[in-house]
Amino acid sequence: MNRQTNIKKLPKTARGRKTRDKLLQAAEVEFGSQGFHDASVSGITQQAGVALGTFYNYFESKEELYRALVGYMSHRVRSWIAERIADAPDRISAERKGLQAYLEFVREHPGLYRIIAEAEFVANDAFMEHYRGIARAYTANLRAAAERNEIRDGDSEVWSWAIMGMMVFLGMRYGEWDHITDPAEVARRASDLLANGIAWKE
Amino acid sequence: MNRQTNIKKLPKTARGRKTRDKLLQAAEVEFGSQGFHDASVSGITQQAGVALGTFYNYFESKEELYRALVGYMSHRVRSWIAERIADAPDRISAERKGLQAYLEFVREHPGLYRIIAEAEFVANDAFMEHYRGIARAYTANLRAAAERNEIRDGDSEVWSWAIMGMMVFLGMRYGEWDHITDPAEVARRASDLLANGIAWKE
DNA sequence: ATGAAAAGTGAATCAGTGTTCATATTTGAG
DNA sequence: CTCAAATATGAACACTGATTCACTTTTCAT
Repeated sequence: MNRQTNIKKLPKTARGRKTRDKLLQAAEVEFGSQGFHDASVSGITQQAGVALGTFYNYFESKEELYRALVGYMSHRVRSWIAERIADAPDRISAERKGLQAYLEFVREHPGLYRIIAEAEFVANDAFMEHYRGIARAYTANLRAAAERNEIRDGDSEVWSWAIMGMMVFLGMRYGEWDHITDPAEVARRASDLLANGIAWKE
Repeated sequence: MNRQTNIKKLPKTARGRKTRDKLLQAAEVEFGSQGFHDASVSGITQQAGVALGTFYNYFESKEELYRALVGYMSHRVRSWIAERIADAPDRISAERKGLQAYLEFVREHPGLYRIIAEAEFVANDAFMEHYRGIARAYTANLRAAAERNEIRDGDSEVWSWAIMGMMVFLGMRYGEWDHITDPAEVARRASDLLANGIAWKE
């Protein structure tokens, strides 16, 4: 049930680690293109070039594989973005660069985006942990930026979830569905909204 | 394939209309609690109190039923919110009231929220139409409000998608997962963010 | 080198369910 | 009232794919 369960099955030899990895990579392709229910375990083992039975040496079930995959991809998006905002001079630049990086990531990995979204129904605990983890980091970043007076004070948790929602939906609209609009431009306009709000000033 | 297909199957007698309606209502319960794949057509017909074969007099497939259901529920959320923001004096109040109404809706209809989200994978066209429809209306509202100088000018389409994302994620976090935090309070804090942004002023 | 543990194999099992169809019943216009 | 059209029925069909298992092959610590 919990994350520790699969430790029982962690491979103990080099060959085992390699095989488990091949299965994960194949799962990324299969789940990403077919979705959870239409992807088949046998399809995944074929793609990985191993026998059907081998699968169950590494994962208790199709679902547990999905869970593992979500963790893997969650990690990838987060580090992708983290790398690209590391040099941002302030929080608002970080938001703009972060969104742009996210849009680019979605365009390059449409399958990965889909997998995380579908996790809400297939591996809800992994899904919740994905967003909760991001929200925790976000909340901390917003608080720190508020201390530095880069942004004003507010309910950091509500703000975190609101900003995540913005990013996910802009990713869907301008990353997944639309490959033409310039990500930098979208990021600029969204970060203007985020920084200044919609209210008429003065 | 398209929305017109089911016209072929629209019932022609009073009994037929009643039966179709029972099936839709049963589907709402079953899909809402089990999800698309775990809900069964036979479960739906049982819940509706009709024979299995009857189902196929009204819907070509389980999937077509889902599509019809998404349209039905999309309509319900939108009118629920529309009713509750009708008396808002300006756009920013409308945003706050709209979010609060959405949170309340999600709390009262957790199944309906789930159905729309899962539609992304089960009936993608219906899913896209749901959000595109909302985005169109949103964009028009934002433009009109900008003309009245209630809000400033900006890229209304990007803003629409950003705001929808905020609402959906806040609905997930404070409507679906958390039934305790006061929706009015969340709405107030989020609409402050939306109105004024996060930037440090002065 | 060697043998116990680890990893690999794929045919067979098993369970579920979406859809069809031949037939029975009900409806409502004329 | 009558009968053709509409609706209802549920057993049978068709197909899929997750998981198991008895067995073979490979690895690696000793």
